[in-house]
Amino acid sequence: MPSLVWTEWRHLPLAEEISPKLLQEQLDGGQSFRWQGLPDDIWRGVLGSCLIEVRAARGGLDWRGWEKQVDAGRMLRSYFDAEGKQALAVDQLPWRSDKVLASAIKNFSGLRILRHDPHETLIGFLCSSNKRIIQIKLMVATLARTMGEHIVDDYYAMPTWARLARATDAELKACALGYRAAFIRGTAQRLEARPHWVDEMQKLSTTELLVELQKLPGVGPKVASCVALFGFGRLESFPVDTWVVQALASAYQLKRWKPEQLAEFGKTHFGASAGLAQQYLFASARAGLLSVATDVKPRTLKRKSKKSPKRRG
DNA sequence: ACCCAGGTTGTCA
DNA sequence: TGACAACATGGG
Repeated sequence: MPSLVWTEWRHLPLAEEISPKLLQEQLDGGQSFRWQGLPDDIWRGVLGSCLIEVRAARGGLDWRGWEKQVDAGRMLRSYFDAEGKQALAVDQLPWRSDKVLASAIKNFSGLRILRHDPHETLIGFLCSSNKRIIQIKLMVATLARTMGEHIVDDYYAMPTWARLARATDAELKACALGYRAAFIRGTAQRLEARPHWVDEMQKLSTTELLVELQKLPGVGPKVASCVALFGFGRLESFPVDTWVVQALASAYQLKRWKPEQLAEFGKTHFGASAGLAQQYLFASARAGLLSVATDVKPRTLKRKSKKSPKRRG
């Protein structure tokens, strides 16, 4: 069995500086579920079949990989948008006329959308419903360890759809997926018969892409939006999750708006870079940094009901 | 014991 | 269409 020997640390220049705090938000803030934090602000993760460590450094990132792998550097340049293409996209957001957005951008200045692998993104967000990020990370890690190709030590690639399609009930059960196991299996059975689905879907318009993704079991509007944004790099895609619902309700006075309506609001208000706006709002909301206009705290409004089941009518 | 979690699906009216 | 509960599992 090969042993884990790291390459020397190398430098990856980025168009913009990145701080340790920002790196943490990007790698562990719900875009990817594959990174683990180590001491000294180092992050270790598996991308595709590459095992990688990164840390913030002046002018960009320092990184190293398992010595027996190649091409990781090229992938990282894309992954972190080394050319800085997203800077323009951020500038195109309506922050000049939107103080809430301006504040959110300032909170996490330099935050970018990772260019993640569509396949891995889909698996991750198929696991995401009704789960915290930490739990999603655990499910994804277990899927890899159970059915993914071994890389080195305790590191594994994500399983292929073909492998997932023929996973036994026991294997899926061991991954603690709960009811999401049927999502994974169902989608796997569809996609194993469609090996070029990424290339095919990349050709679609974003609207068409969202429709196509939602034909897969376990993929609704929110998961599709995340896959389009993080996996296919569609910066206009605007995922509406519980945090965004709360953020828009409080900071934008959009109480009682349904997710579908909020998605439409995001699309029209934030425009071609709506996904980036979403990520700033999401991060700010999670950090408790959004100016909550007086009220709106749904959880405090909920009172426990009596023992009889709730009815409405 | 109870509530909630980067939602989706099935099932009622 | 549109609202709502069920869905498995783990942590606070």
